[in-house]
Amino acid sequence: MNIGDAAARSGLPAKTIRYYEDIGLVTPRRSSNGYRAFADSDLHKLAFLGRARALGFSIGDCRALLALYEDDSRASAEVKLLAQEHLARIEAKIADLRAMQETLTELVVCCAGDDRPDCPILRGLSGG
Amino acid sequence: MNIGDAAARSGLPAKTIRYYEDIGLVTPRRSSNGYRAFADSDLHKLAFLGRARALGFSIGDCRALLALYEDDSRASAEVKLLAQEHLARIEAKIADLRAMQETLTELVVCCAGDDRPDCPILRGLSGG
DNA sequence: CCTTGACCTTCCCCTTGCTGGAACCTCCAT
DNA sequence: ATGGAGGTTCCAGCAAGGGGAAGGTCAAGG
Repeated sequence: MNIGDAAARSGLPAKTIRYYEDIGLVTPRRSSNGYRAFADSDLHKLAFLGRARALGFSIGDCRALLALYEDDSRASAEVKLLAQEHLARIEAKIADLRAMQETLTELVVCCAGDDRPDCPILRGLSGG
Repeated sequence: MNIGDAAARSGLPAKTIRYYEDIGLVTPRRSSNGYRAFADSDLHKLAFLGRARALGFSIGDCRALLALYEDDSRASAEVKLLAQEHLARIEAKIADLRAMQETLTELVVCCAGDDRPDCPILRGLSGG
């Protein structure tokens, strides 16, 4: 299967798939014409990567998860630890964003939003 | 005032301040020895930028906000629109992260996390 | 007067995770 | 044979700076 079909079936852009090969996440065979030839196992990996990335795992995490996935003698504790650390990062990020949201909402509701120059948002940003 | 003091007073790293000058957000004068000489107005801008960045505004937004801040005849509606758009982006991001958090939490609570290889997290990622 | 150390300057490369484009090759249908 | 839709490589660039080298400057201490 060529890269276009692999892209369509995995849901990943062809560029992304080439990038993943570049950094060693997948290693499709090559046909005699130099085209990448994706086997089912490659497609499976790509789909795995797509789901892991969609859950926000970094490429480094994905590499580790893929290695664990392919290691039949892994301990699930290792996977769980990775996932828990990632979950903690997600929660921290949510907290940050919620703080921003709160502050920004306060400023926005105080702003008349008309054609006059007076603006509580700018006052807030300028340290008022 | 030299860049070190400007950094200490604005709370921004010196590197960041140089970068902001590079992209035209601040334009401190230069002393005869070539050192940047920050006036109070520069410091004020830096602090403004620090607060805007802390609220998650992009550099592009910051540039626009700074221009509005310095325009005495601005309409507050313009500022409010910018802020509301940013708020919407923040809320969308929170929603994304919460979706990830939910899925990931489900997987994590199902995983024994012991030394056995069976792992619902990996099963989930592999499309099970 | 000289040196030391802290500070400043510019410069360029590195990061994350791709994305776009140029130049070129290959395959299939007409 | 030719046109267009694939494929290939490599190069550049995005946000928003961070790290560190090579060198200039300044104030204090011996």
